[in-house]
Amino acid sequence: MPAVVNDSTLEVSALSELEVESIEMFIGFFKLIGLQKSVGEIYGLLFVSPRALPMEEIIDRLGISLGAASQGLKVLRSVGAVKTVYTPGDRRDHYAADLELSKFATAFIKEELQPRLDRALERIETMETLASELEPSQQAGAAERLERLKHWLERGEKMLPWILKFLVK
Amino acid sequence: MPAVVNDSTLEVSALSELEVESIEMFIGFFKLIGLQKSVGEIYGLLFVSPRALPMEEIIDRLGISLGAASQGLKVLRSVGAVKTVYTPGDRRDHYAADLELSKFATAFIKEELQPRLDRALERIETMETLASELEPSQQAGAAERLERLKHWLERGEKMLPWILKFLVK
DNA sequence: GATGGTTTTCATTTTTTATTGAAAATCATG
DNA sequence: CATGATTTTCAATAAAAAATGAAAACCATC
Repeated sequence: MPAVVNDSTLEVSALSELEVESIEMFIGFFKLIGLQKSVGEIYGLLFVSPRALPMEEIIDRLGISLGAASQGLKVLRSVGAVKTVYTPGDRRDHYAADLELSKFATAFIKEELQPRLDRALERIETMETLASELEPSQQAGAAERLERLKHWLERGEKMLPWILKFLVK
Repeated sequence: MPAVVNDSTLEVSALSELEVESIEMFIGFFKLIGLQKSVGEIYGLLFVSPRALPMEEIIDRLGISLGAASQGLKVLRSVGAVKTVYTPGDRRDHYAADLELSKFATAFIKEELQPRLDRALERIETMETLASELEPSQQAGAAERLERLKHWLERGEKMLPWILKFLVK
């Protein structure tokens, strides 16, 4: 019989109610902008943590895998939602939530919405050419639809900078 | 050898380039707001169609199943993106795209974003209570984070009506 | 520059989500 | 009001997305 208990069986403190609320909330928001559950979990935990946490602790407390934690933190760093904090006497990185919430919305708009609008406007150019090759009786209708779509997309594009400004202020 | 060819082998016209462009574009947009591929396909096809199409034709041209077509049309009708058109001499419903594009954004905001913001603000109430039960040294930090989050969410909520107005105008 | 703690990567597995199509329900028409 | 065409539903299946964890890479320290 072993006299020494293996480290991996060390008790890990369960999530507090506060942490669970935070995690659930951010899972919901993040899913909305296309980020997976594990990313929301990590940010939710860090958001209410009074200190920066090393990856190992994030893994243990959330019960997620090494890979999910590493990748989740990578995503969060890439949008500036999490930053690493230097901790004297510890080789590990420690991660803290950046509280500038607007970064999520900003990242979503710049990385998802804006490119898709741009791409759609390109497609409309193509479609306008294709529509002009339809039989004459159908050209007018197609042109009108494309015009409406283009108008609406351009309106959306004009709105984005305004939204960004409002969010960041 | 059968003298008569079975109906199910009837030639179905392939999608035109114009249709493909439209379909790809709407698949992209719809995915962004959480709607599945088949819904985007149906709307993309109807958007460039000069006439209303019966479900059977949608199924044949897109090569999707009966169930996907029925469910997709249901979703599109529920957000007002597609309407049924009466066609004399045909028992089948015929479906046409509603060209009021703002309906998608409106539906997304009202059905996804707004409820999630409301729910988040409720959660913050709960979290504020839970934070007040933390050990005193941690209360101030937690309170500040929650305050920031609340402030930001309220700002977002105030923005939504403005966005809606701008989109619908 | 070797060691070993830490992090990243990525092929595999699991989970989640979307699609299918047969059966049930609906519904206009004779 | 019975028939058969049309549409909806939903359990089963397929496809897509996310999570896992072992191996590779990295990197501070001795």
